[in-house]
Amino acid sequence: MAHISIVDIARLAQVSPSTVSRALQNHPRISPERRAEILALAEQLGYRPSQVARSLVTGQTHTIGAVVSDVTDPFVAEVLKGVESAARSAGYGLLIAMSNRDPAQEMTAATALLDHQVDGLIVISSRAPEHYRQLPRQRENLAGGVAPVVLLNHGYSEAGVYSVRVDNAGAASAAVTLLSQLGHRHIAFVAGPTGGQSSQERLAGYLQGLTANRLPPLPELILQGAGMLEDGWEALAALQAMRPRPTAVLCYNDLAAIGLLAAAARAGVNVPDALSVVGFDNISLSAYTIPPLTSVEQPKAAMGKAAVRTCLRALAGEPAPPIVMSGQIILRASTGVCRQSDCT
Amino acid sequence: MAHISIVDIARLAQVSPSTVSRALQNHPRISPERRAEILALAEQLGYRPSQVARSLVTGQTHTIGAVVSDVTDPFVAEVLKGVESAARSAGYGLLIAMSNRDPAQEMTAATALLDHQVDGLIVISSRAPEHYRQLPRQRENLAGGVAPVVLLNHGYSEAGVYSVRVDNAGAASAAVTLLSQLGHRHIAFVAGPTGGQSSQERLAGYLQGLTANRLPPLPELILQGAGMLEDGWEALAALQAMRPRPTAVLCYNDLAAIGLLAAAARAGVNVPDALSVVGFDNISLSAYTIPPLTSVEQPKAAMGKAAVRTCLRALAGEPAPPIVMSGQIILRASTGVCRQSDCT
DNA sequence: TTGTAGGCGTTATCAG
DNA sequence: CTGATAACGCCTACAA
Repeated sequence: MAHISIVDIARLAQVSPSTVSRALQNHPRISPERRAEILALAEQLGYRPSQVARSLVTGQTHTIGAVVSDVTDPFVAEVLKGVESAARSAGYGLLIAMSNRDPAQEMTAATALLDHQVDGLIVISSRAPEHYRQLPRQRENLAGGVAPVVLLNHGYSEAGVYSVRVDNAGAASAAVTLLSQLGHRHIAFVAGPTGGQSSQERLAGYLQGLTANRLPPLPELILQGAGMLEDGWEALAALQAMRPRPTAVLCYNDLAAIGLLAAAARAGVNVPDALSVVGFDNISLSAYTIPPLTSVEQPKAAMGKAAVRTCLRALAGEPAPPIVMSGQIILRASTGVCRQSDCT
Repeated sequence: MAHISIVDIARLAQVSPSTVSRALQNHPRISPERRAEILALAEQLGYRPSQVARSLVTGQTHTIGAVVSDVTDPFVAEVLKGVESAARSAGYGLLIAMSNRDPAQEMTAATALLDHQVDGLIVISSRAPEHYRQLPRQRENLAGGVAPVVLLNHGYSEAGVYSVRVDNAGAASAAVTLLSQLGHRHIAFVAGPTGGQSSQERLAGYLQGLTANRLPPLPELILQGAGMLEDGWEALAALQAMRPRPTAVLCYNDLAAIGLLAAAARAGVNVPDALSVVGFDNISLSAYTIPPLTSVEQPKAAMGKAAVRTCLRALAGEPAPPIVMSGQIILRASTGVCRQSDCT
């Protein structure tokens, strides 16, 4: 009697297993007293239904899978926190797998999750959304339908693929406008990982912001990066070598911005006096950098929760339109008016 | 024909389902050609075994659960990364649930995971290890055994409860010794969450370090905290108000240290000249703070992997002794020789 | 080496 | 409202 089951309860309650099953799932057609009696018995016996057996017949595992690039990235972690909370309060378990920012590993991870028969998939920062087109089609979940895929921060559109994202371009553009209004005319950009859609969108927004403010979009102002601490750190030297030297820089994310701040401090470059720095994501650490970092806030936990809602909606067969949230600039001390001679 | 199954393959291959089953799991007693033929067919049909059905009969879900205090904590995230990688490469899925640092939620989370029938549990930074004594006993997994619980950074000892941790006391003590050798005589401590075992151990190590270096362990030098950015931030004022004023401070973790660094910069307190700061965890950000933070490195990913190994070992019925890893001080610029008049 | 039959714990479809 | 009975997909004695 390893695990007490529904038939054990049935025996003790002098009823059939089906009755117990019905009592347990609040089935309408069962007499209140019977149900109460059975529920009490189950409670007292410490009965826990076998999700596995249930899944086998219902075709649903009540788990959703999350493919994340890297839990170690604060942005990802905060989104994941929202996902976990929403999933669990909806009675769903959360299975995670990491892609380490690699498209191939991303598919491996997704496949592993699908093999564990998650009901749906949430992908945080996909690098290979095209592949999901094939994946779920050949892998059907137990209910016989394809597992819905919710892309977070990716606008890929396809049947069975949903999306929740932030208006990256708009926010990046707004950040450039802010800098322009502070008098900056030479604004550099530390780009994100090539292949990431949010990278492209933020870059596009940066360029849009420049032209909107009548500033020339110069290719040499764009530095490569991958959204990591090191990228910002390394960007400083390049920034310093430019002529004219940029007085402001927008970073793909806060991590890069923090790396840049560290390099600036090390090199004796005063922020914001000699260089204004703007990040993106507004991770919690950004309020504690030196100086505190101006950043674009993304509703990270809300995005995670929205992704779960979208996923559950899709699972229920309800329409689940793409969600686009908007970023908001949080002004802190890393940005200031331009002090250089050639500023407006 | 929602999902292609073992009997579909059997029909097409003109064999019985059991033969297919055997071929799929590399059973010894099956002719090579049959196996090859079946494997090819399965491959070509895109067959994926139903983990659910398999679990129902084998009693194992091939998933392990992780209860984490908060994925947003960099230390936790890095450990989790190790856990995920080890779990997945062992063919295990990883189910996570957050406790938000609350003992009650921790048990809810653990229960949710156990309800999803994870084979084992890994708890990162437990606040209520006593409860696991009861939990797994009443909840047995499908195999009829209790699910092993691996406590990370907690030395609770009990049958069925395993542990992987770092020598917190030793490392904290070593950190104090380092500060003492730099000439500091008034060393404060920003404590971690009450209720966490690592908090207690680090505090104990701090006290041991003081006495080992013939410094008086004064209660007023110990500040409350919970291992978050705000705690370090708020600690500064208290530190400044002390007489004699401490010239060095050891923090429960890097997050608190980073908050302290921010507050110091804001208040014009030079680090390390006026105040030396030491963190704990050596999260990746700590190399990029201003100044870079001296910290106690913990082998975070390795601890995560060790936890998985321990869990699998327990699952296999093999002995899985407690693992204690050691920390190592990473010297950076946030610590320096004491410059005050009353230093040695 | 291969096939047959039974069962894992639950839900669901029928009758009663 | 309740009780048999048949799946769900797979594994595993046991038999051939």
